Amino acid sequence: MDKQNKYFLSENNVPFQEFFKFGLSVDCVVFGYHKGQVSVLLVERDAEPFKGSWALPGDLVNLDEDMDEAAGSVLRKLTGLENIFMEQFYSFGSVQRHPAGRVATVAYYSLVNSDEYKPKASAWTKSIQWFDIRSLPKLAFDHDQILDKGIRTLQRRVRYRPVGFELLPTKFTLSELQELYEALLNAKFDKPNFRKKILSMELLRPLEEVQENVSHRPAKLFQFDENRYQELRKEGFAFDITLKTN
Amino acid sequence: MDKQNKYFLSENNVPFQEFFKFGLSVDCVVFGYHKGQVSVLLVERDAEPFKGSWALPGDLVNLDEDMDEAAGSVLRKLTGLENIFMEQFYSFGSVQRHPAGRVATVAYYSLVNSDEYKPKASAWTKSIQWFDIRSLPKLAFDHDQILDKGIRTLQRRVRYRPVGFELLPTKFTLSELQELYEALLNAKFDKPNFRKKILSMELLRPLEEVQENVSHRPAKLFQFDENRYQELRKEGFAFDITLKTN
DNA sequence: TCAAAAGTGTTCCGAATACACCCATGC
DNA sequence: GCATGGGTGTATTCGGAACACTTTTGA
Repeated sequence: MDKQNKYFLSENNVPFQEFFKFGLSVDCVVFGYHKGQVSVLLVERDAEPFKGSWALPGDLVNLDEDMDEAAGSVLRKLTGLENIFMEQFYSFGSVQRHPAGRVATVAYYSLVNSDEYKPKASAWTKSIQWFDIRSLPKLAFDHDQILDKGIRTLQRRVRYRPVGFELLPTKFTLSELQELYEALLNAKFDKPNFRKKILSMELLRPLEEVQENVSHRPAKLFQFDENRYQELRKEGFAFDITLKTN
Repeated sequence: MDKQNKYFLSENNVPFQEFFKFGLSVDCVVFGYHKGQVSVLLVERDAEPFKGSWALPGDLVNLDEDMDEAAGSVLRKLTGLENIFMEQFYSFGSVQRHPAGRVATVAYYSLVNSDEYKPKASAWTKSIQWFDIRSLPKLAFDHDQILDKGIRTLQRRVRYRPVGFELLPTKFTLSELQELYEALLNAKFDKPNFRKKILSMELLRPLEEVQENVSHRPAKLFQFDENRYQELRKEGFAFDITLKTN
């Protein structure tokens, strides 16, 4: 205590240990996308408090664990997902946000191509499920607020950074890309203009392959070119798909 | 403990209390602006660790204090500033970022019209001082990293939200505004084009007043119209001052 | 041949750029 | 008058918007 007290000489005479009584958690807004629908992965809690309620996947951080690391662990343990795009977006720290004590939480969002991924419950979750972001249940804690902020953050970032591609399979058609943006931003774009805009950036590598088993002219497949993006960024290029919505 | 254990049934069998051993702090990047110079307020620490080093103003959060509230308090206690624009931007939580124990920190930035404000040291700070953001000292803890992220965040946000005005006096000339943006973004703009762009948004209310005691044609004074901005926002207007840099 | 979606081209319009020029003030 | 910044006008360019059109496939 003496050793510690010399570290924090704050005005108020609160003993040092009083400060080290916070819980720290990470919560994750996992976005998925499939055929025009943007969804979010929620878990059904099998523990108090809010047992039986839906909540964002999240957990307390261990003392010997970096925060970013913890975020990855949560995802792996609660959803089985690994090596997924993840980014911190906001932290929530009001006094009464957790009934069991003072817990601050750092929120991350991650992007998954939900096509193949079939979630499965684990540990202290009764079940786990995708929810369309247009019809969400009431959530535990302040997770409604966190999720809301997560959605807004994604909608903003997706316009200025090429993160949307994380929600698609590696190979995709331009129409699929357009549908994705329309779903994310809840808008409609003009097809020719969308194509021109996205192609003019020269971030998509056209493949030799085309769609198969479609009863119409098969579409060319494209792939996002990460290297190209990094190059352009160095030259001051700014990704931007602001287009007029119909 | 029994009561508490039912709240967190996580996979690992770490006792519940082990999770409530975090310190939580807030750190604040206070931006100031004066005559073409963007600066940041730093304090010289008068306590271990890093006694004598420059650091961002920050402090541990009290258990009964909301995080946002704490951010405001820090500013008031360490700098005397009150009712200042403040926004959270990122959190830092690696295990070893604080030598005294596990402390996660939530970073805020705030914007001050530094013209009149003369900082004065207080509490556990030896001194407090403005530093031009182009020549910064090495900082304590991971504050270099926090400050760097703060600067980048401001540079991004200032282009898409009318926050820059917080750095100017209530009444300002268009040239002053342009200089501010040029300093923030480290760029040069074409004067006629800058004016047209900013005036076309109709966010500035022209006043009847003009500059005084200048040995050239006196400039008109303007004022940012917050109400007008809120109106426009509802109609879908997006603030944007992306201009070609000369 | 028809439906369905892929994919292209062209005109129009507005906003950003580049740049020349005029205006008001103090000294 | 002239230096100094304030302030304006305009031709040009470029990119987004609107919209009509052609192409390729399966059935």
